[in-house]
Amino acid sequence: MALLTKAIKGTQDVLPSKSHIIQYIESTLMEIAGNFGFSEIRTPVFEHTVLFSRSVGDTTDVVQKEMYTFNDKGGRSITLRPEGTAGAARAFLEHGLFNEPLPQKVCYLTSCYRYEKPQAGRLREFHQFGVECFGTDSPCADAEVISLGNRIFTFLGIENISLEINSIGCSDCRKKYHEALKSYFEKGKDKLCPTCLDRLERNPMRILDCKSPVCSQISAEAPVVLDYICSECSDHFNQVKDYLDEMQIEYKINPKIVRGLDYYTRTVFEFVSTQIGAQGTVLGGGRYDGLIEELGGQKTPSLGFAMGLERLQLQMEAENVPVPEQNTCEIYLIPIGEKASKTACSLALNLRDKGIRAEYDIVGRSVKAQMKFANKKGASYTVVFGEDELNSGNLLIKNMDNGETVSIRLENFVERFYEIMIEQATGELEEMMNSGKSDISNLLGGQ
RNA sequence: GUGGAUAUAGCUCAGUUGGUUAGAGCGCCAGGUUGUGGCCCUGGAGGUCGUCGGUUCAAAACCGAUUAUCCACCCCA
Repeated sequence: MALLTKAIKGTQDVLPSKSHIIQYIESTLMEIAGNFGFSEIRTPVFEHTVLFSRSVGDTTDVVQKEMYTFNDKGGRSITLRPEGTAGAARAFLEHGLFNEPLPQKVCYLTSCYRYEKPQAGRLREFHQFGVECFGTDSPCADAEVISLGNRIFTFLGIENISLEINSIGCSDCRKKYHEALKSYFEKGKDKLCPTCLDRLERNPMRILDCKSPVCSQISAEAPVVLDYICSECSDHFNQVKDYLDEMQIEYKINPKIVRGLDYYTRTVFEFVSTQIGAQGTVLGGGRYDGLIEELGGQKTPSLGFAMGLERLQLQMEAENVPVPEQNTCEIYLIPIGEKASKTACSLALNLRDKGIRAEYDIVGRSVKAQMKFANKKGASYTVVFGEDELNSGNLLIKNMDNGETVSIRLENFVERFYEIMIEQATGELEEMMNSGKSDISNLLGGQ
């Protein structure tokens, strides 16, 4: 088939048979964030380019080679957001949210855009869930945000993801650490790979992250950030750990976590998987105590995280995490003849008024074909009716699971069917309670 | 941007050392006696074999280029 065009490289369609999964994930995330006191913020997909170059950082890969930047017809340089924090921070400042009681806790679901070569867990258009907590430097906030991330995974039933934390200190600590690193790597300079040689000047911390065998061997003995952070930063980090211990959240200290965005300070963390390919960071975040000032505001210590929804979904698939089933048709009406067909369309409307998912044939198929169709749709009930039934007023609804039929009068069809659906639902609820699987979260998740 | 693998029907894939009209399973549509699904049976639709060029009497197959997809590097969520 010669298609005119296909979806753009690195983009994905969510098809009707799968959309319930992402709907479930998104509503669950927002629900949990709300539970933690975060409110949704929505910001535009595009911003002035300078917002990102300033906050994410001029020298980062994201800004240097991955942004979708263009001039609009008025000659303004515009960029599709490569991440969510900058926009939220801009809105926080622009609308004076710093005058509201602090901290301001916001969350969002957004699409993000980065011009990269696609691979497993990496797309050019991808989706993030993120939270930001503006206006607190307390380690308690760090722990709360991390615990929110942790809560998400446990709530969804994901087990094989581990939390790694680190502190990269404040800007003073980092200056000292960079120097220490530089002088350390200078010694093995001739053995480093070309990219790391470049990093040595620009950002020596990145060398720690290099996967080339030689570089990682050299960096094994390299100075560790935690030995170079000042006493304030060190205290802060220790307290974060204490809070996490108090909440019984397991973590591993990974001194090699180096976030690639310039705004991070002090606490940084990642929730990592080994099951979804090379891009294993499902959730990443940290503190950015200097960002708000960088954007022209007053000093406002803050922090947040972002989670890759496609990666989250990959992980859920890898672990076979159960997801509530897609809503299916509750009753499929099968009219015979024109008169019945007209009755069907108004009857369906009345059922829908009651919140019942009702459908009927709109292509003119035979009764048999309609039954097949209803079956494939997963309809719970069908009802076939023509002249005879309309005259007698008795309609026979058929339970598609067991084939049993029940007669319902036409004049109170909607009310009776509604009652049947309620009975069925309470039956399922009792069954769930008796089976010991009852958890309020399952019920909520099923909505 | 660099590297590796792959490209045949809507999906998953066969297709011998180049040789008639390119196949299967699943899915889709229609039948299997008046108006009842799932199982089974029958039939049908659907492919310029990713694209362009080359070798050859002959190419889905061999060669070259190009594009796309997947995976990895880089970097991030």
